[in-house]
Amino acid sequence: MDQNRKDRLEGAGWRVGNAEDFLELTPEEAAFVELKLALARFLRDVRVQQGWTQAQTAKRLGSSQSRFAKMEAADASVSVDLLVKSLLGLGATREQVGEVIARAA
Amino acid sequence: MDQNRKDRLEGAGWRVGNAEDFLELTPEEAAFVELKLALARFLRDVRVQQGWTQAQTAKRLGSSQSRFAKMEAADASVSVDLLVKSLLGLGATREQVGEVIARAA
DNA sequence: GACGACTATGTCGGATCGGACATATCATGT
DNA sequence: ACATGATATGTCCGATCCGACATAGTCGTC
Repeated sequence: MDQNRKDRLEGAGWRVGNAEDFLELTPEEAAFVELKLALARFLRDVRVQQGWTQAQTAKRLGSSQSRFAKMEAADASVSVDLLVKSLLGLGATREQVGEVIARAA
Repeated sequence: MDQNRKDRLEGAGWRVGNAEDFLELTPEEAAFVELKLALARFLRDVRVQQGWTQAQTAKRLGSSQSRFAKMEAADASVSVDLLVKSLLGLGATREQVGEVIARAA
């Protein structure tokens, strides 16, 4: 978010911060959701890169469009296991998965 | 395993290989179990490094000695979520977790 | 603004996971 | 050999997860 937008929102009575502040997560919990978000973003990138739809990709993985949408959204009902298995199933390497976890914003 | 031992075992009628060969896993499945094993080894390393017992560490994490033993053994009943949450709970960083996944043998 | 293709959200039943307990195995000291 | 502390293994049941379906929202094209 750029600083202007932040200022405008705060001027209007909003608090602007990250998930940790807003939901009052512990540092570990925050690190965990960031990790999940990083995997979810990578999953979307891989799919879009290939020019596939959610439905196509889900079928390929033996899953459903709705669940795949939840994966990309890092929904609370989606495990890291599922994200990692899906990424590996789409051809990502263990090295790539590790890098994404280690270096993602 | 060194080559001598491999030869001796194979001479005695054993097949020697990795989990992928033995259990006939697909490459993705093999990558996934390797990833889990890497996290499990790291978890043990972190604990031992601190000079803690499984029971102490489990209590710290709100878990039990038996489940923690299964974590270190990368038991099938243990999820990557649990391994990652435990590592973060013991003070490991997201970067370390990623590195372990990316670079482990 | 209706249609179609794609994505997002809510829910459910069956499957898997996790803490706990009991018990077994292993290591070390006496 | 026995005791003690630590780790490993098996099982149970409540909690969570996942595929599936239904349906709602979004976006572009006509």
